[in-house]
Amino acid sequence: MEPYKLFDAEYKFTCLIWDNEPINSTDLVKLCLAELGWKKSTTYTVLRKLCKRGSLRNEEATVTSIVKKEDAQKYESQMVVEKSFNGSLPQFLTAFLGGKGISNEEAEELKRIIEEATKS
Amino acid sequence: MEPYKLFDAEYKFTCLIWDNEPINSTDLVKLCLAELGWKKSTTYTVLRKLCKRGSLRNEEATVTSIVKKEDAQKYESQMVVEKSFNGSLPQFLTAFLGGKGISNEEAEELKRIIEEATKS
DNA sequence: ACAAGAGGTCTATCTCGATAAACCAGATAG
DNA sequence: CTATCTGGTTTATCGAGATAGACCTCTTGT
Repeated sequence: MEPYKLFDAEYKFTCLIWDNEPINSTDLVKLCLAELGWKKSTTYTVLRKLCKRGSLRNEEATVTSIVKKEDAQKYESQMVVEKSFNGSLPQFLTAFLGGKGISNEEAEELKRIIEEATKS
Repeated sequence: MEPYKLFDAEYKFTCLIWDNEPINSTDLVKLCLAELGWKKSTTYTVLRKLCKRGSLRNEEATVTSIVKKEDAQKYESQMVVEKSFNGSLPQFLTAFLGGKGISNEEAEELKRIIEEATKS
């Protein structure tokens, strides 16, 4: 399976790691209990799976990410555009904005992002 | 469950309906066999589920959609932005474009869509 | 010496999405 | 009048994501 692909629970889990890495595995267990209500074995089960998939690494009880947040998000965004919008970003944007408006500030920000991607 | 939410198989199925409605249910069975390789019972099972959910309607063997494509796409786009991008469209756009560029034409189109949403 | 904690694995359960086989009632063509 | 077609329903299987209980080994503080 693609190391970029993260299911719902996996994504929440990996977010905690991105925000705290490098993190000791026992600390991660505590963090997951606090933030997600997970038992120890759940944390280790998911951790092991994601390590096998190549998304994370756990070496000498230190957990770090191989796949970075930007990569996972990029993958996720492209997947949804592909699957539900024919691969068309304009179609996505149209659907997202559908009807409701946005502020001038946000519009400026969006246009800046587009400019940035155009001049390459 | 939300009538807007469509799982993968359901989405493909509903796409056929959007493209062909109103459609006779027996014809839909044939269409699903041809396009998705589904058996008759599969088609009826999914159809019934989506009718119960309020996404589709099947009256006197005529199938029509209640939820329209734009609505489903809007829901889908907002879900992904919410769940994976903190509800931030700029964050989504940044991730999607991440690194690679876009053509001038596409950039213009995107900016036009943004303009459209701004002036309301 | 021994209890407790760190760091894990193995196996299992539950739910649910995807798919289908089997069956059924009413209309209709030959 | 009976074989076929239309228009379904009921029930089941299978895989996978989400979650966890039980157990295990090694180290360390008392």
